[in-house]
Amino acid sequence: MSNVHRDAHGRALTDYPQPSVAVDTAVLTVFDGSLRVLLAPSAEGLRLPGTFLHERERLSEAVLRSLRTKVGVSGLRPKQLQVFDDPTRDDRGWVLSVAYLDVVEASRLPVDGLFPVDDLPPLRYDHDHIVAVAVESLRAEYRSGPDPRGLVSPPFTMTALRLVHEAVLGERLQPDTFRRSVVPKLVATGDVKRDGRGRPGELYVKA
Amino acid sequence: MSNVHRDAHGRALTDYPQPSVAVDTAVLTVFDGSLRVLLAPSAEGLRLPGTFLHERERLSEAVLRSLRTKVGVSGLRPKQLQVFDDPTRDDRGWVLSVAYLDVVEASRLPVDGLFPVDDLPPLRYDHDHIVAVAVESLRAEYRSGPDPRGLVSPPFTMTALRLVHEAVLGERLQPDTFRRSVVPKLVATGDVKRDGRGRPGELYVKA
DNA sequence: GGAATAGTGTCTGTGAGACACTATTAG
DNA sequence: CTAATAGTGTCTCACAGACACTATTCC
Repeated sequence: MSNVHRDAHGRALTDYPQPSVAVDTAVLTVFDGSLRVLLAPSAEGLRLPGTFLHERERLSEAVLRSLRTKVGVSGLRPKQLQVFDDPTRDDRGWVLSVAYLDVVEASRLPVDGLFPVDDLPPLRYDHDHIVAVAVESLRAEYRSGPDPRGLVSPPFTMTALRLVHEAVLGERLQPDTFRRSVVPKLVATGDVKRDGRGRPGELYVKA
Repeated sequence: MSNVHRDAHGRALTDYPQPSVAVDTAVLTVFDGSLRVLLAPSAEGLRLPGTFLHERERLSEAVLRSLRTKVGVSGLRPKQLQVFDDPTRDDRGWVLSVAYLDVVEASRLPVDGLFPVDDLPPLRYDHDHIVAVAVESLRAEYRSGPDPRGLVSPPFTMTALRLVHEAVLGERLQPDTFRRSVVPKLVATGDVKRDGRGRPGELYVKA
């Protein structure tokens, strides 16, 4: 006797072939003025941190677990990108990879694992493709408002905020246009930052 | 002796637990002036057409196969939405579902399977959630340009085009504003459509 | 002519983008 | 003072939105 549910063809779930399912995460950050991705060494070259899914585990849980155990980082808000399903993408067998994006402050990441996204070394599997999708997704987020992923610790000056946006987007922004586009979504603390020459900048936090 | 690849822990791929993987597709169309989704009967109520993945099959292939065999429709351009991974979403066991959106002209679909997306009956699993995500995705597509999914067969009048956009978006559009927003992306054929009272409308095709 | 449908002229408001200007600090 | 950085005034351009008008057809 069995509790296994059988479908209209009399087949149980496990009568269908089951792929291995992995999660692979592009951890992006801004370091030294440029957008970078965290890569991990593996037997056959660099790769994104990832893991196979555990039994009945949520995908986002697997992402956080893999970041914790493989790179010693507590991830924040994994965002699902898409499934990569090329049957030949992994030479070990039939493996689907669910790609994720997460964003972590550079200070919490190992510096020697950070590579500029515009100048990547060769990666295992289709991980270069995952990085490209993750970068485009993050850039879209940063076009929609001020520092949506919290890469700048508040309170921050307008210049600090703009420099992070420039690093993420990979392009220069006009200071005046940028200011006017974000000011309505910020609140001034009233304090100023004096740390060198020139007029001190006002400090803001997100509204 | 074995050709099976083993990882750093000495485990083969199949030593990791493997979920069942299904695809479920929201087939959307415009019928009778409203946006509708194609539902299929099942033992326990209505559901989206879907299937389990076959061995080494591409997800988009599984989508097209399920539409062919379950509802007798040749799908067009399946677009991947996201993975639904709640471990309790399927009472038969551990099943991941990759949700897809496809769009098909209503004339090629069985009329009695079409349900307005704003007034859905109860659905199996989390399929109501998939429909909501699919509808939002399609609406975003239709906000970006004229009939990106080809629901109107060319050549078409401006009014026919606008009515389809209104049905997809679920809201009325101003005829003049709509015209000016799409005309740069269309080319006039020079022909006109005379089919009733009033000034005949010019016929367009997509640029 | 009148009703119906198609299409345009034009005004308003909004917002991006850019240039030039003013403001406040260190040295 | 000068150099450097922060912030604003203001002009232009493009475009969404809306109202009112003109245009072409059927009856």
